[in-house]
Amino acid sequence: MRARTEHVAKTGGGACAAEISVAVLGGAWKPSILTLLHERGVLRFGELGRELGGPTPKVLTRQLRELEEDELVIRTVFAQVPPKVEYSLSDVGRDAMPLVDELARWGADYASPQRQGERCGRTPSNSEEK
Amino acid sequence: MRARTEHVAKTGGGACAAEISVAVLGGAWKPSILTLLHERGVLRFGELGRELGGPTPKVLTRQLRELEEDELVIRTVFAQVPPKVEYSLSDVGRDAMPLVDELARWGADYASPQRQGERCGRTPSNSEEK
DNA sequence: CTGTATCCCGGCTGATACTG
DNA sequence: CAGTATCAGCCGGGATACAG
Repeated sequence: MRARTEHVAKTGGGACAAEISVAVLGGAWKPSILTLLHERGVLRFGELGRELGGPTPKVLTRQLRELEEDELVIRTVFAQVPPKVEYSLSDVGRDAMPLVDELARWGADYASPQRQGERCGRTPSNSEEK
Repeated sequence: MRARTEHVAKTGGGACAAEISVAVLGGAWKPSILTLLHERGVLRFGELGRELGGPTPKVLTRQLRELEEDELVIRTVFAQVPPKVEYSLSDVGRDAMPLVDELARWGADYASPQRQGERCGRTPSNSEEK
């Protein structure tokens, strides 16, 4: 478990267990990364960057490293040239997907009434509930 | 909707709708505040501070203001002396509670195997699922 | 009682450039 | 291809002190 996650888990700010989840899933691109990996299975660093369409390598690296430390994603390095690194969901990561999905659902639902927030495409199935 | 929330909703980082939820619920004491209000119904500023046992007035004020801006809590000011301000959940806030609860559930579940994370008491019912 | 005003710190995010 | 290095800005969170 990553330092920050553990910190939250202990001191926890006001420390409801919910804050642990937020600490783990709360990174800038993390929900998107997880969703993407969930849909596509296995992706390489470059693919992730392209699909997400935005994050600089540094940021993407960090998010992935944190997700790896928190054991949601698995990083596989192939010792070859050119370099090849694959990312995929771990069991814990797969376990988190329903939660991520609900976060997306609620977030879309929350934002849509007032602002026709365009789902970033990454929001998978679903469409309209309620 | 609060500026930051809207920012996330639009630009959204990698902007999955899930990030909107995180933006709204992700504050330091917010899950605890929401849970507390959900359990107790209506609470005053001082009560919240005491129950949460930690946040400085400034921080607590900020969290509450943000939750108010995001329309999850309702702030009622009584024009009298001494001052009296009551906080309660809005419909949107109540709507968010199942999600908060799942966040807490997953967070506890995530943390417990490796570390017998003491729930901060604020995690309500539940026990074990799965 | 319910906040505000300052000051501070650390972390997150991003841009740009460079490397094995 | 898959990162790392450096620099920078912004924001969140906390401590302390003060105010209506």
